[in-house]
Amino acid sequence: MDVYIIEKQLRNKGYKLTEQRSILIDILNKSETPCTAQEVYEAARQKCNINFSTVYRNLELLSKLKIITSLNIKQGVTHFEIMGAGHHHHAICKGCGEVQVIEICPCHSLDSRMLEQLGFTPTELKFEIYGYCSKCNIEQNR
Amino acid sequence: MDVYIIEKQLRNKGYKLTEQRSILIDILNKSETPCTAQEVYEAARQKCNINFSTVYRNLELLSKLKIITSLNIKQGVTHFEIMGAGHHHHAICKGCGEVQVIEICPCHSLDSRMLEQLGFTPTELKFEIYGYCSKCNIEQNR
DNA sequence: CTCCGTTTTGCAAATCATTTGCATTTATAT
DNA sequence: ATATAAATGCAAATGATTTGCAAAACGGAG
Repeated sequence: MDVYIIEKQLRNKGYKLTEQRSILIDILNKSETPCTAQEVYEAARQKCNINFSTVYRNLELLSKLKIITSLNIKQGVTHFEIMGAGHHHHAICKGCGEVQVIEICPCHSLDSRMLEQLGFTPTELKFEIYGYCSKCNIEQNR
Repeated sequence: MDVYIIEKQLRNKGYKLTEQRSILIDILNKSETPCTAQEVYEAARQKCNINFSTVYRNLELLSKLKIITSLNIKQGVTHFEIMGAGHHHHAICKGCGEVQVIEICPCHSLDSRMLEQLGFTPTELKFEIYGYCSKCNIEQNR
């Protein structure tokens, strides 16, 4: 994903391109898996002076602009992920919490007429598989 | 769902059947949609003297025993739902937050070989559709 | 039916993620 | 270079959830 496009998009809408902001975007963009605010913050502070509230405010802004999405994968913490990295879903390990990106997608086979009958207009689908990753598979005895 | 079975299950495992506990089970059992701890607490205090920590401790216990499941449908709050009410998924309205139970299920068409290749052993699938319910559909302009 | 040991509860305080108010700093158009 | 709106840092607030501890309630044994 090209960060330049995102940055231009921000400027066009009148948002400023601060050092913190572009570092945050870069971190989210490079990450292979969804990040928590905590993780983004840890990574960002290595590169610049930054405050937690700045992280949160930017995550909110980027979500609003649909540059990133938030995921409620795990109770208590929100994960964030760059959009436009292609449509995909997640496999979440109940042992170590690792989040894998998976290409399996149920959306094709979705019968949208059933939703229409409910008067429901879908905008997003989330499909998550919980289980044990290869590492945790062995110690599944809990 | 028969509450008696759940209660027997608790006793068999050495847990006591307190007034609070059986009221909580009853509330969760009767609810058509997933509840938050807050909602369960509100409903329970109409019927008995109860404290928030009791609610949380019991929600945790019931989850551990797989009598209920927790859902991370909405950021910031956990929802709880009786299990064995049949396999189903949810449609969550982004307008009012209403959670509808839907019978659409992608699980049949899931190609589990793809997961095996990843060394991932699935235990649960979650499939959630976000969008706008019939009431909120009109004011979707936000 | 009462007593005892164990489990639960209530209460208050702690924790953790996230949000907010406000004064100060910074990015950008001119 | 300068003005100004937007963004940041800091500290304090909020809201959900958790925890320690003493008191109360459950369920089995006598």
